[in-house]
Amino acid sequence: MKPEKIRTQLDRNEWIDSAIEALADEGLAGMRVEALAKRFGVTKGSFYWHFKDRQDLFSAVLQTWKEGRIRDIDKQSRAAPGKECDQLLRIIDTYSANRNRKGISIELAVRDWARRDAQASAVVEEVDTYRLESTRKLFVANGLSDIEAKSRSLLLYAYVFGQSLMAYDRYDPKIIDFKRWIAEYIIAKRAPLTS
Amino acid sequence: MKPEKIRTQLDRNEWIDSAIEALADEGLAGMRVEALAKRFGVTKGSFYWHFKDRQDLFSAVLQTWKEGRIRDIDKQSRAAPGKECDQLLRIIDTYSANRNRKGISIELAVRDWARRDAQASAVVEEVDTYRLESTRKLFVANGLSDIEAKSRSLLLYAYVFGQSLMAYDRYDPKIIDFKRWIAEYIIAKRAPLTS
DNA sequence: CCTACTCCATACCGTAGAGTATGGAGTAGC
DNA sequence: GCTACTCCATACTCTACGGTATGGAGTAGG
Repeated sequence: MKPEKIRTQLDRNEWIDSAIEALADEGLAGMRVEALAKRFGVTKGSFYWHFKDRQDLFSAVLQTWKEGRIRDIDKQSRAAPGKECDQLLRIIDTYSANRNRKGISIELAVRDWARRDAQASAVVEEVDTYRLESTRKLFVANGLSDIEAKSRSLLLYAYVFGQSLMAYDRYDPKIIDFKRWIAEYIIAKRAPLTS
Repeated sequence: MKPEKIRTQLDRNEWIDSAIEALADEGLAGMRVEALAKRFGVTKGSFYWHFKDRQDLFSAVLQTWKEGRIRDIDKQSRAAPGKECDQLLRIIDTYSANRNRKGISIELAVRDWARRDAQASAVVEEVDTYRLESTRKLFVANGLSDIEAKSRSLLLYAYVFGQSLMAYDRYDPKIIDFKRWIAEYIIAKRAPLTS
């Protein structure tokens, strides 16, 4: 019935996806109407058909990002009983890996955005709360007390985000070993302190 | 000889300081020539007397920031023997504290800047290397192995920077306790792992 | 066919901001 | 008191971008 269109009609979601690409590459300043239109080879006349204004796009981007994050978190938090450690390690690895560069770029761009925009800030807060709660449960299932589980959740996410905005390439070639050590240190059950 | 001038002549450093203020408040996009001029009640004619162009200001801002950071790190790393733990705790506290909001804002703005600018990236890399090396020595003086000292240094700074871009206010009112727990966990001498 | 609707192009306005050219007020040196 | 230098104002150009108004090509339905 519907033959594949050569020149696909654009819909809202394609604009949003493209905007998220631009956000990852150039930050908030990259989400310009005309710049996005150029990516599709159209003019902004198209944009203003699908969106009321630029703010409308911003809200849609934040909403789309939030929903995607929450889906990912839900997926990540499904751990087989007894396998919580593996799951936590996998989460750290996800945010540290090179294969997830784009996701991390978006993450950092949204967070920078959130520092000056209340709407973005609210979305980040939702996502962070959801993430912290998710890993908290994993730590609890792993036998930690509530306060310690919450603390470690905060440490885990602060570490992965912070690590992604540091420049440590020149620090030591064995960074990979340090990352491994840190991941295990954050997750490990440990004996009481000696001091 | 020199009576205090009512309308002080502007020099390069005042422009740079003001630009850093703008950078903290509005990010890279805040360092606009005319916007900065308005802060002083002058026009951009003055700016282009002191700077070749906008890029000239950017370079100067990065240089000034780098030198300031290195001075701070040198100051922080002077610990009385046996007091290394206190010094490490103080460092974490410095980056977590509300009284240092401005410094943290600059830190994050420069790091966001560094993601798209090679010059900024190089400066951040220098500063990070210097910081990591500084705390590494403190950990070594505290009796840790080299690999563990390097790992903990990375964890420490990644944590403080990451924590400053998360939104955890709604997570739990006892955040202060979690931060305390984390700081001690990062620094603490500990017994071997149980697992 | 005719109509109505969808999606985009074109042309336009207004504003912001980088950079330049030039002049002019003030000051220092001689 | 003349000159030269420093520092800034004014006025201009050029570009980029947000937003609007309008028309027009294509398509679906009757």
